[in-house]
Amino acid sequence: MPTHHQGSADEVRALDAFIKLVRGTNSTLAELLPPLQRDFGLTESQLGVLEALHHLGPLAQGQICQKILKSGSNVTTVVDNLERDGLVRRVRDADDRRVQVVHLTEKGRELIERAFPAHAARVTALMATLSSEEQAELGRLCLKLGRAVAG
Amino acid sequence: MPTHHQGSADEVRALDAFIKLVRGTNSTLAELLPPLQRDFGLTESQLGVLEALHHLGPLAQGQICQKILKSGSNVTTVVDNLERDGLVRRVRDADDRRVQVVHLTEKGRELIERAFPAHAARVTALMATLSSEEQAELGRLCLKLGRAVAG
DNA sequence: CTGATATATTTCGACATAGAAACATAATAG
DNA sequence: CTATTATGTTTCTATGTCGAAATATATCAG
Repeated sequence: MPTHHQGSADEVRALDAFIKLVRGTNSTLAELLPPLQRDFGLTESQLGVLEALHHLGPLAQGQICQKILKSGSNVTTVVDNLERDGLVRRVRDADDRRVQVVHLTEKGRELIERAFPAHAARVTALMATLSSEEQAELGRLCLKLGRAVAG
Repeated sequence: MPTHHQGSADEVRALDAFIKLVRGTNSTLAELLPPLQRDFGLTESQLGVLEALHHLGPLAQGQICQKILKSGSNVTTVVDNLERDGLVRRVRDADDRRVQVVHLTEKGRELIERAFPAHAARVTALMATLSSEEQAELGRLCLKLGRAVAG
């Protein structure tokens, strides 16, 4: 990725790796998200919320925030849309009435049980571009990078 | 990333690598974009458009689409906002009047010449979490993954 | 030249996303 | 017990993002 900017060798290398990281991620998502939308009517965030609820059981919205690493206002919006579609319902917590506990509905459970395996199969097929050693190395490098920031 | 889903070893490995890829990318962007907004008032897409114009000179919107890998309607929106802020201007092409050629303004040029080096320095500092060999390997793996999809 | 087709951009509608401010409810200090 | 502070959620405003439909202009067939 040549740039106009006059950078050191360190900068050129870092920018090159960074751009490939962002573009590679975007390319994979561009491949995975349209089928998710077409086959199940779900966005990435909606899938994340449903999967978390399916895996962990009912969660407060604040807990969902932490799981999917998005802002509180965003979780409100995503849960609004899931609730409108009948996939989850909000239950006001009796002990702490500030809290909305989000539950999967039967419809939501049925959907995530179909959608997740299909999505996982697509991810697997796509990642098969890389050998298992390469996949492990990619994961290791991304985790290291992410931890340097967030952890 | 343990999941409820009962998957093969291949699936578990692929999903693990994929989730780390997406989260690592999101974490780095979450670190880089707020300073870009606070210091220069720019979003990622706005930076991309200004950098492309600075590097390549005036471009038709369709060419910008290809450079930043976004949809045409999105480029319209981003250029709208840049134009409103006085950073670019649209010039109707005389030969093909369907085409809008986007030019940097003096204000836009001055801004990108300050913003890009600052951004590049932040990217470099963040990527320094990884050794230069690791950065190169990360870039290689992401490029391979991206090409399997888009190429 | 005219009608059909192709291309560049815009508009529209829906969703994601963040941050700031508002709001409701807890929890704590005094 | 009341005032203050903290916390969980929502609302509001601004952007990005896409796809589909609309619009403007070009191009091409005949």
